[in-house]
Amino acid sequence: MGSKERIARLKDETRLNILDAALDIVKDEGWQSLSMRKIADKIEYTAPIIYEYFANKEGILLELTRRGYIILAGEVRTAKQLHESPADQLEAMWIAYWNFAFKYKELYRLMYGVDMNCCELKKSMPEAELADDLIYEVIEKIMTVDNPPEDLVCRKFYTFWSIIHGLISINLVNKGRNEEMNQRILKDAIKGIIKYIND
Amino acid sequence: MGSKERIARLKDETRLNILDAALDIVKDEGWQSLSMRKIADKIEYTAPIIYEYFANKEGILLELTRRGYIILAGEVRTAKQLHESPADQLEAMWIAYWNFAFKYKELYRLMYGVDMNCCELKKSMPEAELADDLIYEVIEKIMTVDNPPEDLVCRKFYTFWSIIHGLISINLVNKGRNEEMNQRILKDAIKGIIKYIND
DNA sequence: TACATTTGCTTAACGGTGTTAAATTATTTA
DNA sequence: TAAATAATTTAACACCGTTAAGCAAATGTA
Repeated sequence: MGSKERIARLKDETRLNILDAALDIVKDEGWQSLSMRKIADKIEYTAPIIYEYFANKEGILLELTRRGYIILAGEVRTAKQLHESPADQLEAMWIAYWNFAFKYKELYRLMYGVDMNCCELKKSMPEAELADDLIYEVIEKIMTVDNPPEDLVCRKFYTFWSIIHGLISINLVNKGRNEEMNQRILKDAIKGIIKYIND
Repeated sequence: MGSKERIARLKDETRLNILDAALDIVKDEGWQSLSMRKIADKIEYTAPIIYEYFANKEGILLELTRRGYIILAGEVRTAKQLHESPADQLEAMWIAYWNFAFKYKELYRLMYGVDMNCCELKKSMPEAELADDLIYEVIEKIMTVDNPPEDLVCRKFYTFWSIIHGLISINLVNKGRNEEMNQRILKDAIKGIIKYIND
């Protein structure tokens, strides 16, 4: 009977509806306030039927993560295809990566574990800049230019911070990896950027 | 009466106990499973007592964050003091930053919003490497060495990834900042690393 | 058509969460 | 000793993820 297929198609559709509803809620209210009951509300069912489509809440997150990786790969691939030389390709691919992160903020957060519990109040925390200021100061001293413009120092600082914070984050979420390689990347990067500071 | 001070001292002590208990729980079970009742259990009180010392759960997290920043600043400062030349200082300071992140993993996670909801299952997700592989491939092609050793390519890849992921993370948690500066940092970094790829 | 079975979905419930208000106990003051 | 105040707990609310039981409609079978 064809009705079997029709029903199967409907089931697939509600599966998609669940994922879409979840993403919608997250876009509006953030990952913290995503709940099974809210998803159920949005798809006009009650919470328990979600468990017919996903093992649990984590199952939904996992599927969204998976889709995120697939979208990302797609964008990186098309970026590559638009160029010929490997250098141009590489640049375009990383820019595609960057753009993906902001086009699909919520997915990126989920994929790479970037999330802030309490963000607003953290801006009014003077202690947050203590270490930054110390480093800032030294960067200024290193620069051979006299009175380097503020935004130049700022850019150098952010470049440093990005690479080190990035390396740390990757290690914190992926647990360990290769300790020796990390040290080499870290030291290489620091030396490299210090040299590049007066480019 | 001196008892006033004694009582005040006791109150300060339980305040510290609350913070310590929270951190202990997080060290053992992660941020996700930190609860007011667990903290209360650990300090041998009931949950509502905590609200005499902190406005709410976020208040506890905020105070721990604050302490994290203070510790970090301390470690960076002493690292600086151990060297004379600004270049040596800068290197030592970033290494201190790095070491802080791993010595106080939980605090770092809290301070910079690095947390993974579902980490174990994510390892067995082949889609997670689709984009990585594409980029890997191109990096290999760029390298002038014939048959570059695996771990060298890997290091280059991680260097790229770190700086871009770091920059993205910082922007995702700090919301925006300077869009134009970001683009410059991004492009500079990419160009710089591509050049540095064949150092 | 009449009955039995399966399916789709909901209601109810369990143990957990953050948080608040009321009740209770202990301590200090008069 | 009685009254007032402080310290602490119990009870409750609304929410959470999740599971089991119940119900009602659709389906299969005689």
